[in-house]
Amino acid sequence: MNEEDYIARYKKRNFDAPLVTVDAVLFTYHENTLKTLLVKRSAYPEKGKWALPGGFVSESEDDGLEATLIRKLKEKTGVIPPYVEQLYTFGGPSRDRRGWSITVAYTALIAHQSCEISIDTVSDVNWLPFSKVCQLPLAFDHLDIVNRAHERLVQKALYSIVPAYVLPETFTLPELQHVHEVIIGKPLQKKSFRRRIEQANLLVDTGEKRAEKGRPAALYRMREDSAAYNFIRNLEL
Amino acid sequence: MNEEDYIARYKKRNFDAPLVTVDAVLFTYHENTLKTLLVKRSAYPEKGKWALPGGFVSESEDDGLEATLIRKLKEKTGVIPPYVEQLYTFGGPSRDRRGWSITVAYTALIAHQSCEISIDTVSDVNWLPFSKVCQLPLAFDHLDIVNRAHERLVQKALYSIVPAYVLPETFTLPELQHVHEVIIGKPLQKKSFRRRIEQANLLVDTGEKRAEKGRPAALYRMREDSAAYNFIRNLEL
DNA sequence: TTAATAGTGTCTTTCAGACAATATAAA
DNA sequence: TTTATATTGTCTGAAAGACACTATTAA
Repeated sequence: MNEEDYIARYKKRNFDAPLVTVDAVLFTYHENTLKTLLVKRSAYPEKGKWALPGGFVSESEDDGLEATLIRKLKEKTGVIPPYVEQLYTFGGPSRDRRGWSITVAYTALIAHQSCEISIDTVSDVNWLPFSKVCQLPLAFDHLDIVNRAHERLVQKALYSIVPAYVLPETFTLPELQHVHEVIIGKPLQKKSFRRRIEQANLLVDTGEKRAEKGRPAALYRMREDSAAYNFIRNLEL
Repeated sequence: MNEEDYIARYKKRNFDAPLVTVDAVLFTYHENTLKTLLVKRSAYPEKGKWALPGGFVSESEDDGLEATLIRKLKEKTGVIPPYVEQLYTFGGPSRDRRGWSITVAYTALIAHQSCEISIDTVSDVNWLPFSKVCQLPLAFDHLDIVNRAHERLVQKALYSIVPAYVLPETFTLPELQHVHEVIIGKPLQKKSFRRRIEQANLLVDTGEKRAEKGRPAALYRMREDSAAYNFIRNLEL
């Protein structure tokens, strides 16, 4: 038998394959807190519990795992997040009652304003503060996933400006610093924070300013590829 | 219908699920070079090509994805590597001719001596120098996987002593430094390398020495949890 | 002017790079 | 002793921490 024959006769259904889903831990920043998007499950199993947005891979629709993720997130939020990164793959016989299952988990970041409208109208999709999420009885092993995503986000906050993606396209440095502080859970030195961003030339000054109270702050925009930049030295934890 | 009924009636076979495999990029250090374990494929598809050790998840045997990996590695090498870490999950419709497939890739490290005997006897399992592997026509997308594993290993070498797992349980500092240099592809400053390891107290002096030529070097052993330690500052690339 | 917030100056501390100097073995 | 390798001393430089200082707005 040659390879063509083998492929032609190969039937996937002859082998038992695990269920494959993709899930996202989508973070945003709103009202001075870090929030995560959760969906109330409307079907068995785990009906009624909060769960991460996600779903089954569609062999016909999806061109890859990230495509599945983006399709699912678009269904829930109406938009595609500007930052998506694969986190970890969880698998085992007992994480889903339907059988041996795998979920490929992603971390995604988005500005709250960019999906505010579409979310408000759907009561089973909700932004919950990260601190509350940890106490909720989430579906499946989604609490483990959320925690791992947060751990990784903390690391990113220590050596990159990836967290900037929870903000709108333009933002001020004090805003960005506060995002980092909320993620890390610890105040940072203004000077250290600004110095390294300036030295690595990661942001562009838009020339505009924004004032709330006090002196107006300069508005910046991320430079192309700044998300890929890693400082060689971490901030202190 | 309640949850029990739902689960009882749920038939996975009614849904098309991707094929799920687990693959390992197993590194070791031998003859002053970094090597990777490859297996010559004896069956379709990609028959005759070199591929990463791995295989399908077994729903009956495996308690998780890492369990699949360890089972497969034990089949090929006879031993369980002391360091195993999930790397990335690759998935898509065209990476395997049999259909939409996923592979959960792991990086693993092992001392060459600990699996030398079992490998030597099997001609279709082989340690190949990393530099050669990159030029071989590997099966599936395994070249991408190997390259990503190496990138990650380079990073680890810059901020941790994880690479120590390619050495036997006891080793000298010059040996460890050379491992790092081979991985990074650049010479390192003796002093910097030793200083940080000493300050973080990652190794235990066994009291023994080993001499080849010149002054004998002290033999060290990794301290418990040293693999989890990350320096806050990277070495220069 | 004062209150509030943004942004800077500058000294200290930490740790890696560079490289010379010393130590310990075998031949 | 010489050669080879291991190990340490120490100066320099880069970048973060600490914290006081100045700048810019509104009321």
